[in-house]
Amino acid sequence: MRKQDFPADKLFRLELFQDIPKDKAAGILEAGSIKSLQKGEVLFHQGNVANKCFLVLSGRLKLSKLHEEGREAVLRYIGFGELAAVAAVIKENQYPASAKAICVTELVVWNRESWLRLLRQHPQLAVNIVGMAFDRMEEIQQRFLEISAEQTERRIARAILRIMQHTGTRSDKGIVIEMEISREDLADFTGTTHYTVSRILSDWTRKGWVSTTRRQITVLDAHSLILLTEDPSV
Amino acid sequence: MRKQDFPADKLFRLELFQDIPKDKAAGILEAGSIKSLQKGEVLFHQGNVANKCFLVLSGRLKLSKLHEEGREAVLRYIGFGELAAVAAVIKENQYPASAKAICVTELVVWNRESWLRLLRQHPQLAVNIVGMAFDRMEEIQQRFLEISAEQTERRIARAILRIMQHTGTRSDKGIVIEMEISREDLADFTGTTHYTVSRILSDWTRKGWVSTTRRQITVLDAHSLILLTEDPSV
DNA sequence: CGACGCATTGACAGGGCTCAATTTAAGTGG
DNA sequence: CCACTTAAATTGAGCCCTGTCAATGCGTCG
Repeated sequence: MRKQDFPADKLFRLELFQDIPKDKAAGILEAGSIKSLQKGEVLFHQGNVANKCFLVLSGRLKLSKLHEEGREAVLRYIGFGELAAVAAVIKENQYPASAKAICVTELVVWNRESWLRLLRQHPQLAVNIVGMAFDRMEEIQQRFLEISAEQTERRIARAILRIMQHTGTRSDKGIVIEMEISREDLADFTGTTHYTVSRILSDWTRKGWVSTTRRQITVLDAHSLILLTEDPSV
Repeated sequence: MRKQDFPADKLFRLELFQDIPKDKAAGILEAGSIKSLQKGEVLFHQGNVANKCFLVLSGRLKLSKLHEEGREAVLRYIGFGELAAVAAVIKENQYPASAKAICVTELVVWNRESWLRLLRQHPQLAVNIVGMAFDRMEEIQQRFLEISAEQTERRIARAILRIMQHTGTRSDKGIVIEMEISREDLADFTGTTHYTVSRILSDWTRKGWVSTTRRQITVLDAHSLILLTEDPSV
């Protein structure tokens, strides 16, 4: 992809560029370079010093933290228009998470120096980033509450609905989750094991709520899943 | 407390004021007003629109999210020099958490208008806030990993060590955690129940690792607790 | 076609939650 | 200062959810 191929009309409407004139936003984009990742490729490893930050143009990253004994917690999935590793660059910290492409993914990359310069040149950029950071914070706090307070089945229902809202597409058979996600990924996202995820999805399949193939999930009855997340008695 | 009573020397060394000249920092403080809370008093309720933000001068707040069915998850405790409700003010969002004073607490309060004006006047302030937000984010992400991957006893050990580092004071009998914290609070902090916390603290008391009175904990053998958080076999 | 990774399912055990009953400590008001 | 009230903490019994382990099935790709 060349820079001219930016889907400019979509990009300039991002929260990142809110209240920033188009020409300035274009300058911000110009300051970065383009990078492509293959499916499964690692963008950065947890513990490495963060000297770059990223904007996803297409594809998707999985941001996760690794636990000593092999376990992994998925913090979030990062799709079009979202940033990765922003704040760490400002703090010159080690970045405390790993990012891996779950499909072919294209990014804008800025190095630390240009990023800091951009922030100084465009104060509104810093304000927008605070806003985006707040959204991330709210999301992880909400999931922290859920994992503290709720049973596994409900958490899995929430996870599927959440992912569905981001990447689901209607088809005649139901809402297909385009993004490839394994049982293991779902388990790491909800703080359980792939055994439990498998059991619950099998159960839902028997009930006709979802249908699954190898790494794809189709939601047939979203309403039942929503009930599951709402009904206190379940 | 009057504004003149600010412990200026300590305040101006806060991360909030990093790379901001003293006179400007003083101006920022001047733009806010002082508020006092009694123990147990609620500063703001989850769901209310955030039109103020806060800096803790003394005392401590408990920031938590409430779950429909009565459960509560403690997101963090907010002590001297830390901010509350900052980002929500920028986004004009409802604030998604509640804050309650756990002891007599004094704060600086800014309303939204002055806060936004300050951010525009002092771009470095925005940068510092991004940095602070990043620290909060890292902390909650770490705890998200722990609650996903670790057993209850280890999480409780981590919680006590963490709180000890913030508010512990040495005495001849061990490290006393000054901050009053009930079993219930610890349970809400670690995503378990006060029954389990009580059982584990009793166990540690039998082992001579801690001693507890009603709402106070003294750590007698921090090393054993640290081992508990590190040893994979436990 | 074989090999590998992902997914499923059963059996089993145990950690931790729930419920219930006490005990202990801290206020409170006479 | 003591009885009384109330909230916090402790402890036991029981059980259920869910993690662990093991075996098998199934898709995909070289």
